[in-house]
Amino acid sequence: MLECWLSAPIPHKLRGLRYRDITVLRLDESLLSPLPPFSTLDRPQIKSILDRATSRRFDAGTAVFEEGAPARSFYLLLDGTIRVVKTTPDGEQVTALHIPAGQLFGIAQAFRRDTYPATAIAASELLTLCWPVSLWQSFVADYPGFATETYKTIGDRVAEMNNRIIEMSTQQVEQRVARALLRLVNQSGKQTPEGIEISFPITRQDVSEMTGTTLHTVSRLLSAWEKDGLVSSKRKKIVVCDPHRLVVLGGA
Amino acid sequence: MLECWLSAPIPHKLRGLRYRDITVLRLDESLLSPLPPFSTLDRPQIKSILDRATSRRFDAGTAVFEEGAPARSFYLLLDGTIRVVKTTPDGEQVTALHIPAGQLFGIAQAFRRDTYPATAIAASELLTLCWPVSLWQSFVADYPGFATETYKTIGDRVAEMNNRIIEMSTQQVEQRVARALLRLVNQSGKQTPEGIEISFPITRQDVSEMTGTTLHTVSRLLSAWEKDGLVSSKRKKIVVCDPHRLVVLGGA
DNA sequence: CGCGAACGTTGCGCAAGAGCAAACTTCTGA
DNA sequence: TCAGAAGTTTGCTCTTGCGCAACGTTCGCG
Repeated sequence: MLECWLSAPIPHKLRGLRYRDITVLRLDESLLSPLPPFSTLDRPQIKSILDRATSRRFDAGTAVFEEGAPARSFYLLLDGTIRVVKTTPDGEQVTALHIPAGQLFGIAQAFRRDTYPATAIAASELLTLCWPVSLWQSFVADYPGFATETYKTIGDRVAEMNNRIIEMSTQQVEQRVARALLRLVNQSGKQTPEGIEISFPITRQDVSEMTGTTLHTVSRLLSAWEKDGLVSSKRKKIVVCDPHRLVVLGGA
Repeated sequence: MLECWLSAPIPHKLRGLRYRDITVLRLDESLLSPLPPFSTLDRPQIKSILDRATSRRFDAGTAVFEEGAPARSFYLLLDGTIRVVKTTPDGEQVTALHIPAGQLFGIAQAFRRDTYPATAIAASELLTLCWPVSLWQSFVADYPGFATETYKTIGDRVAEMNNRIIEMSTQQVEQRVARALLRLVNQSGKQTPEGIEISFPITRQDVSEMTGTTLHTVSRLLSAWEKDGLVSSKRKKIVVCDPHRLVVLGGA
């Protein structure tokens, strides 16, 4: 799985291991250097950052942190996918965002917040690095480019939220679901013989929470699309077979 | 109008003037010092910031800048209200946000963007200060607290966008419109004998673009609410008479 | 003062999609 | 291996609120 985001080679001894087997993860500087927030730094700087990090893994479905909890740490997602979720007062869940491997998350500090604005759920098994918030200021101050790259990432996320708002305001359910699937395969799609597969387990319910609809409607849409050969889906798995026609469906 | 946001007294010679009458606006340091981005600065620092600013006014309905245009300046809204609008490929407009007087806007630099992500329309007559983007880095570097306060503001806006997404996903049109009105009166409400009035001209169409519905539906809702004594509306003007009952309508 | 444009209101019919219900399938763990 | 949990499918009904259309009202300008 590490191959997905890593351009640098993986240390041989990690290959094929499940993360649960790893007790002490020996992290190499080459893990971080290709990632945007650290790409401008030299090796001693990355070493110093790594030395202060702790690595943690999370089972699929568990929460890394909860909405409203005091923000004590910020994280780098080494592998897996995060689902950023908000819960309404009456218990409904809304998925705000998906975060792919290689990005920082839980960075409430960037907005000078002392609590997390949303819950981060592991959509699949996760491997993260984790630093105490107290280090944020020194990262920003000491590492040129760290702040810049971080705010670029945030800018992308804000743009994505903006798109969500526009879609919800102007598009039909069918178009929204089509676009949501396309966004997912773009962000974390894996090429397979049948098409591009969403690389983490995802249910109809999950898709409905991303698009502001019901699991029933999503199910009906996917069934129809499957009949048309647009997608192919199993339990908790969606493969987009014909991205182009899906773009047409989702397009204006 | 300046009274709305200014705690410091207004220079006598400005009082009662329409901005169009002002050719050279004599700006005083006390104008900026109560505003968050500048609140931590001393007077010489503020003077230096003011000296590099140009002041501009805009008629209601005109665009300060357009979505996608190169971000050459960033702005401070001295008076008036900005409507942040996105236009879809097929010409529909969606209002992403309203910005009240006293805030920075057009700050694409904060996300290292070189184009504006949305169009800024003057919802009412505007008075702004304006700096070239080239000064952004030096403001951030030279003035402690400037970046902090700016990112706090952005954090608030992101939180508001988040709320929009949640509302659009989970709430009925009636609740969304109720909440939109409440947000507007909280942000820029003016106390009047009948209730709290939205302090800038706003049409049914505007409200529909904020809530992802049609002007017809908004009109029907406002008519019904007017019959119930919840609101009172004229052409381009909405007064909330019973905020509490509106909260109940909008609340889960 | 009168015309036209912009803004607002209201009635009617219809379609999208939510809600409900029931059955089916796949997976998991004891 | 089997029971129950979790996920999915599908049919039916019913409401919301959109689209359309027509008309009314207010404003600004010549």
